[in-house]
Amino acid sequence: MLRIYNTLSGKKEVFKPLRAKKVGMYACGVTVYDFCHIGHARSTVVFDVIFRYLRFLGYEVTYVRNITDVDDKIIKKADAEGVTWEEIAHRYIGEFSIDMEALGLEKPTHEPKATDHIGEMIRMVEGLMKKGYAYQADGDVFFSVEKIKGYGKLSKRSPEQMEAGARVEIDEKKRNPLDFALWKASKPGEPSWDSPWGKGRPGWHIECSVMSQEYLGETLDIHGGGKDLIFPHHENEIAQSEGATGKPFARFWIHNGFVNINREKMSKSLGNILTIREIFNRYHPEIIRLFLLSHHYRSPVDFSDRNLVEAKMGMDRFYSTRKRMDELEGKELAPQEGKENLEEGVLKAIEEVKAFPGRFQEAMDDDFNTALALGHFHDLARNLNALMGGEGLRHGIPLNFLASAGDYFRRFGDILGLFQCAPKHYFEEQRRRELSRIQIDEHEINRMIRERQEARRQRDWKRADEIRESLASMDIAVEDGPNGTTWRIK
RNA sequence: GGCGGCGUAGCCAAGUGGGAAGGCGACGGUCUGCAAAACCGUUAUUCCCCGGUUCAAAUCCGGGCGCCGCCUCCA
Repeated sequence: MLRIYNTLSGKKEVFKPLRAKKVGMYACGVTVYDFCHIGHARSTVVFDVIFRYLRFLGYEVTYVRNITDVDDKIIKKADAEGVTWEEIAHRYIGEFSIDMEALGLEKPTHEPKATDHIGEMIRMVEGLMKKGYAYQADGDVFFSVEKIKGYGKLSKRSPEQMEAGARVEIDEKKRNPLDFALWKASKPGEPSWDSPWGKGRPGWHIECSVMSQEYLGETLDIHGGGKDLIFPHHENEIAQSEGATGKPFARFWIHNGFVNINREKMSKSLGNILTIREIFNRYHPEIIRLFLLSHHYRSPVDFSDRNLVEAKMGMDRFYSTRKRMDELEGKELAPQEGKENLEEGVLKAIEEVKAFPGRFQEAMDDDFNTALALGHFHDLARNLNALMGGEGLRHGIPLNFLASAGDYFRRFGDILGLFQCAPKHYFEEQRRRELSRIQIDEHEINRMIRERQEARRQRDWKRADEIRESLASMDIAVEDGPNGTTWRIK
């Protein structure tokens, strides 16, 4: 039974969609004016995992993630570069798609662009005006916050409190400082569409109200986004949508926590924005997913080199286990002895492996506790390693048992978007990244390995160890296994 | 000023009334020519501090200290 923390109620609630077996989910996407940063990665990964898990539970999920392609920031960027705003939007939609694909994100069911729904936005604004929720001032249209009941119910603050705090910019045209723009008159050269109020463009909030309704109907099962969107964006969406339809807008509100960099908030002013692409240069995308999913989605995560190295170690361990399982395939094993002959430790490992799917689902059912779920994956790896070690094999662990258990990585890992590479490819890709970082020629390494092999054959341990030492000083670790010598970057 | 969150081992991190998960690191062992990897074992008598409720508290309540987010565009 899935339970989800609902920002609206401030509690975990049992999840039940409006229509049995069908879920409508909307997550706020990005504004396309720059490369994606690690914060975007977190948000998109979190909702990607939620999407996948809901489908795993058997729901037919319609997942909508919008693209904001008309906005002040896009216009500003276009001005700065002396190009059209369309060009900026088009460019960063492309870059966004590249990053999302690299992160292994599933494509949402719909990925609508704001500019494809201007007509519907105008109609919703007209509707709001007719109902008295909105008013026109010159070419602008504002939503009148005091007209709607329950404004502030999501962010848990009353309009009075907000005015008391009053850091709101004073706009002469607004009747109330808290009112927000539904439609903005555009200046010459800015993106503009014809409307009953003259040439203009939509406000930011209205696009999500319109696009969610367009693809998912009047009431959504799940609406998500980063914590920072609770106010004002999501609060305003509720006001618009509920004003327009008179129906509840979203039943479950899910908000992900922020990513800090070295314990500081990531911001342009601090100059510590970390793009996804910069991180890809050094780490396999699954490592980034592993790092992000090692924390509960609502907690803040601290991004630092040290923490990422830790995630890489964890991922290496998982793939090492999977590599061992691959190597075992097709090997002849001693026939299985009676169960009573298995040692206690082996039996315990088998029991724990069998318990994995249940434990994984239990963790995910509890508000998508991916950190706990990954803990269970670590247990799985440890137990499988133990079974593949001397003890297990000597006792004739049936290969088909190992194979089906190894399949857990693929099947349940898929829900987290992890463990989907062939181990060989994972290590090769990561090695490629690291080699380019430490600037060492692979052929040189292989030459030294061969030389050491020769020394070992001649039992010249001193020479072999010297070579190993000098490789170590280049951050190369040498490993002698039953199938020969391999190396990796430390 | 208003609203919200957090404080669990050297580090990262689950756990929200009755056993302190898991990972990294460290140390000891098995394996190995020696190592590495892998495995086994050890590594928090106790969860920021003080008080309270309870048969029982990391978990609930009150107070204190410290850190952070939102209230303005923001994933």
